[in-house]
Amino acid sequence: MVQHPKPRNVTRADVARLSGVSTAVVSYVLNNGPKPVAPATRERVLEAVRALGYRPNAAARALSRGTADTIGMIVVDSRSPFFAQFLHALDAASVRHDRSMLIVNRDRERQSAVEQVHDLVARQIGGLIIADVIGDAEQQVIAALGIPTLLINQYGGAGGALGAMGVDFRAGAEQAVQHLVAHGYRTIDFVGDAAAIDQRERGWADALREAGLPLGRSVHASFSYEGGFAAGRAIASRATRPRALFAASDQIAIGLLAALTDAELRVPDDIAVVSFDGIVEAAYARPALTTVAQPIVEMADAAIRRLVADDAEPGFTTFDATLVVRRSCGCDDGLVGGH
Amino acid sequence: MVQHPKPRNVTRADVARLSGVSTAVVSYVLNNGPKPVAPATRERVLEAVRALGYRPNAAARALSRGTADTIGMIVVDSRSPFFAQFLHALDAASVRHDRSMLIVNRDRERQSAVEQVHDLVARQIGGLIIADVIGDAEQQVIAALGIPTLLINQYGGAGGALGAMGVDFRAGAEQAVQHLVAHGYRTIDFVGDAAAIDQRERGWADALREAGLPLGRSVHASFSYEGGFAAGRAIASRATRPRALFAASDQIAIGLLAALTDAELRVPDDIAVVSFDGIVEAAYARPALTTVAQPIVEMADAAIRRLVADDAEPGFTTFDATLVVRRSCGCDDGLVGGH
DNA sequence: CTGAAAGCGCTTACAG
DNA sequence: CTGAAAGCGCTTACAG
Repeated sequence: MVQHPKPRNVTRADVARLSGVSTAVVSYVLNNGPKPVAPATRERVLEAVRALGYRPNAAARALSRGTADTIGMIVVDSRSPFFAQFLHALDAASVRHDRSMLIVNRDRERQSAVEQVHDLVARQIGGLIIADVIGDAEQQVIAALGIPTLLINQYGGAGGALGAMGVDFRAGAEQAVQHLVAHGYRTIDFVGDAAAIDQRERGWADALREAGLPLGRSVHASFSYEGGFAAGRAIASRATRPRALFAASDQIAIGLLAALTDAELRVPDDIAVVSFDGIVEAAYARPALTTVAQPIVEMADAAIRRLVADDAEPGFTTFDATLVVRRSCGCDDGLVGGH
Repeated sequence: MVQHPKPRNVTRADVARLSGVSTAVVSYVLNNGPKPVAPATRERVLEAVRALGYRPNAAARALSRGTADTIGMIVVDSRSPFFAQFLHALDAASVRHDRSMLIVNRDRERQSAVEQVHDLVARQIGGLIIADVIGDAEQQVIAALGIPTLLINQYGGAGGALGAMGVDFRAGAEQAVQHLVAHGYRTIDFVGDAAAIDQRERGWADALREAGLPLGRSVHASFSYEGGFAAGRAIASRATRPRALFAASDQIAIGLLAALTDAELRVPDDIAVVSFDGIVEAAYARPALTTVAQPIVEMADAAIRRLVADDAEPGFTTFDATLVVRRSCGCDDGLVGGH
């Protein structure tokens, strides 16, 4: 234990004293309300604030208001590049609205999602973002807490008791597979988490059906480099291999690339790959990944804006995903292949 | 504005009432002190807590105590894989100590580091981690705030007014370059942020000198994929190229790999590469990167432990970096090359 | 436009 | 071992 000579904090009372007003008036000027303040008084207060280097105590404010300037977030895995990039965008957006993000990773071993939400609520968060798949029953419970909540990347789309937003996974996947089909590939497998709720698998299947192609194989892979790598090894060791692969995430695709390269299979010449997400890493893989990019910054902005405005009604808000064409599909850089 | 039927929160008073004790006693059992409580009373209180689903209001507690169960953190860029992985480890460690992390990105455009620290302090953080380079003057100011603070990855080592911890960058770099030297490479360039304070550059130079080799070129690159990519293009276009490269980060090395591959230079055959950090991505690059790995989880654990114990004295705590040998240096997988 | 005062939900010194 | 009460630093209804 070290002795920290913690300087006594300057409080609203100090500011009030120095500027010769009551603490209420100090609040009115700092919060721009709820009462008007005479311009001259206002100036005096602001002057005192500057002179004293006063900063409002966030805990006191939160206690008094019943809510803090903090947006809580539960994320599946903050290490994953997609979420790391999304979290960064959320931080940037929240700063613009004078909020900060309190981020916790989903901790499956220790607690239920609802438990974790409760922990966050106990911290007086003013809004909540959940980047994980949450069942209907849990959504009910969370909605009953009465705090503005938004689900991100809930594969399934609308339906639950909570507001949700994200890209149209099905349409995005369809777009990716159509591009592969346009290249002339006729055997296209899916690599991704084999959760029935993942609309990317459905989009893949739909695109194949529409093109009159046989359904390819669906290869299970967890959402990680390791998952993609394992899937890649499995595919490489097969007697007959597909001509192309649609991967549910760029991270999976990068693992795939490593495994295929190790097996001396060339991408895109032997096996073409298109993936999903549009993380920065996709551009630096070799071959560079053609991918369906999610509008990360735009989604983060919208999420914060809605939470701040307390506008998080149930229903799904869709964002457009855009196909970014690079080389892994067989196109040349910058040359958008036909489709 | 939506009408949220916010249920009235159950408070300590409710628990006290139900269990027939005062609110003070409820506090004593919930906090295990500072006063002892009779076992039977204790049980009754706990029972009431369960029955009511009571959760302490963190803002009230923070206001009363003067400090919250929150550890603030300022990070250069939470998107970068190294920090994303470090942040994740910090989150895991903080959960074990019943803390949570309040992470903000360093915002150079809007505020000084000291400003950002003040914002965090206003939120009653109980500890602070700064993952950025902070000058001596700023360190003084921050130290005067009296909140336990730890600097992470401050290249320079000891000296400032704040406690610091990290890997020995100089020794780690030396190790990397010695490995390259052991491979027989005689022209070895450095690729990294050309900050004079970065001890990795010094370690590189030291290793070359000790080996009696001429000093290679020092190629400037920002800590990003893009930085490494640009450096790689520059190197590829030179008339005479080095036989090997030591990159200051894995992220830079991955950018480098992309550029060298585009230029049809083979790694390690034409140019060998060893980098620094040990991020997950290094294992999935092709060729897989030989890298000097920082003990991310261990450092994160230690940081949280020290902050919680209020043991963040000035001085630099060094962690060991370990060379992870893969293929980009010219070794075969799993075969540790001689040195 | 300004102020006195109650209240938010905890913690903890003080008294018993 | 237990309780009554002051205090942490804000916000805001109420009164002027």
